[in-house]
Amino acid sequence: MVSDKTIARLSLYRRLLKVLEGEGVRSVFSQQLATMAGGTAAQLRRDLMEVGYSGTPNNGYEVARLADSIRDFLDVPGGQSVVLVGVGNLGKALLSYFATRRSSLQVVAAFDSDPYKVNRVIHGCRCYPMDSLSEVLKGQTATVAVIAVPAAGAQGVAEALTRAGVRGILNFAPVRLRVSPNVYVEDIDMTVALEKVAYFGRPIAGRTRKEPPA
Amino acid sequence: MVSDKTIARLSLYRRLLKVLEGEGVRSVFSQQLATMAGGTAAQLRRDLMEVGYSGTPNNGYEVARLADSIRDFLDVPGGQSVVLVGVGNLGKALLSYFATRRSSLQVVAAFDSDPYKVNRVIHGCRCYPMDSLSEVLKGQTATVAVIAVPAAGAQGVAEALTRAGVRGILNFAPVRLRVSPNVYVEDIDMTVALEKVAYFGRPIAGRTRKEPPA
DNA sequence: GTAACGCTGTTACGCTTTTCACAATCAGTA
DNA sequence: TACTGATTGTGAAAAGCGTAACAGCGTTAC
Ligand SMILES: NC(=O)c1ccc[n+]([C@@H]2O[C@H](COP(=O)([O-])OP(=O)(O)OC[C@H]3O[C@@H](n4cnc5c(N)ncnc54)[C@H](O)[C@@H]3O)[C@@H](O)[C@H]2O)c1
Ligand SMILES: NC(=O)c1ccc[n+]([C@@H]2O[C@H](COP(=O)([O-])OP(=O)(O)OC[C@H]3O[C@@H](n4cnc5c(N)ncnc54)[C@H](O)[C@@H]3O)[C@@H](O)[C@H]2O)c1
Repeated sequence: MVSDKTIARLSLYRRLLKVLEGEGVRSVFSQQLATMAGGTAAQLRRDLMEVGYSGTPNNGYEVARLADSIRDFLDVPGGQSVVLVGVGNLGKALLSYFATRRSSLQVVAAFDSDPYKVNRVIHGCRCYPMDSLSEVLKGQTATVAVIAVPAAGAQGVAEALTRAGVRGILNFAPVRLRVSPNVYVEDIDMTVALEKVAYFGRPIAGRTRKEPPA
Repeated sequence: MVSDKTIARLSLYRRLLKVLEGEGVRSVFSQQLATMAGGTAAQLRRDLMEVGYSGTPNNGYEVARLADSIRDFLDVPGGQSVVLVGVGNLGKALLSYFATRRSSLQVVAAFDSDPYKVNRVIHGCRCYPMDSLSEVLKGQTATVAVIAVPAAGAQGVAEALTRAGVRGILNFAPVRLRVSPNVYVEDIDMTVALEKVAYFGRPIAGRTRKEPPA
């Protein structure tokens, strides 16, 4: 079983490779790519062991082929559909960002309990009422969801999502979700992140540390 | 030196304690609090060793006093000022969220390069032009900053912030910032987070893992 | 009063993740 | 061809982190 830290870095490597590809770079050394990713060359090579693509000594990695290998490793062939629940301040920002991106992940639907938002199209994505969640998800076979509702509603939304077959949840609400163990939950807790930054960046002493992997 | 993982959990514990306090709960056992935080009792007790507050056997922890102890440990006495750079879709959502919160961290100013946003007040926070950054920061002695500008501008903004004395940066741009080693940077990379969820939540096999600490 | 119970603080252990180090490999060169 | 110099893949060591276990202590029951 491959570590989730490695998965996160592979995703980052791929994005950096795409940038290099756009710049016309053909090949790259582990040292260069690792520096861009904020890691070490050894770690990058170790991560790449998982995907099975081998570079050549003295030539490094072929940018396009390595990006393809990571894609084959990370993405599911037909792509995956993503749904967003909670079209508030944060939800709208997320839609504006992810709706435009072209990738294997595609945001296909948004949901909100507010009747004023239902049936509107926001950043190219239609907003459905909550009670149509299971119906819409069945049609889309979405396995990934983003939760951007207030804390009070998050647990209920998570349960509805898992009932509808969602297997992975990106949760922005400041609550730890109680879900079945075969559902993967990733929390993004901005308040905690900001307090961490404040602690290590505090003015007085606060001996600084190396930036940890996000 | 205390681990950044521990700092993150302490911040989470404190938030949970505040909820309990609001519910009128007087004391709590490590087992209960740990479950709320998504961790184990042993880990919670280990974390609490750092803050120096001791519970009593058979009575657990006094909610209010433990919260105070964590506050004394995490916060700097006079509070800390936070500035936000980049008042776009995400920046506005962040302002709406953090500007209202009452805590030791207070968002005192926002900055943007867009002249249409400058001098407007957004969610109670005034937006300044970029060239007044060092001046405003000197007056506020802000040590913490949030970067929510597009990737292309992030490195330049980070350099301007560090020149102005910022010691901690919460970075939402999908770029690894190159900064002086005595500046703490925390990256929140939502694209990577979403791809991680997609990977572990992929429909076919994907044996699921325990949720890792965010 | 005292024995039994339950929870905490802390030390020791084990696992996960990162780093180190080096043999194997390949291009260039004379 | 044989040699040099640089880079990769990977086993082994190190570090970091979480988990388990247990001694100590306060509380309760009788
Ligand atoms: N910058 C930010 O906005 C920010 C930062 C950190 C954390 N968060 C967290 O993200 C979440 C959303 O924040 P926000 O600022 O967008 O809030 P918001 O109030 O602007 O939006 C919440 C949206 O969710 C909808 N909603 C509420 N309950 C629902 C339910 N049970 N089912 C479906 N939809 C429901 C509301 O109609 C609203 O549109 C919150 O949990 C918040 O704590 C937000
Ligand atoms: N949901 C999201 O919006 C989302 C999700 C993931 C990542 N991000 C990242 O967050 C950042 C901001 O996203 P956004 O959606 O708010 O973008 P946006 O385009 O809506 O807003 C960017 C803002 O930054 C300002 N700006 C641009 N260059 C600047 C500079 N050099 N100095 C100061 N201000 C500058 C612009 O005027 C604009 O107001 C981006 O790096 C994006 O990749 C956003």
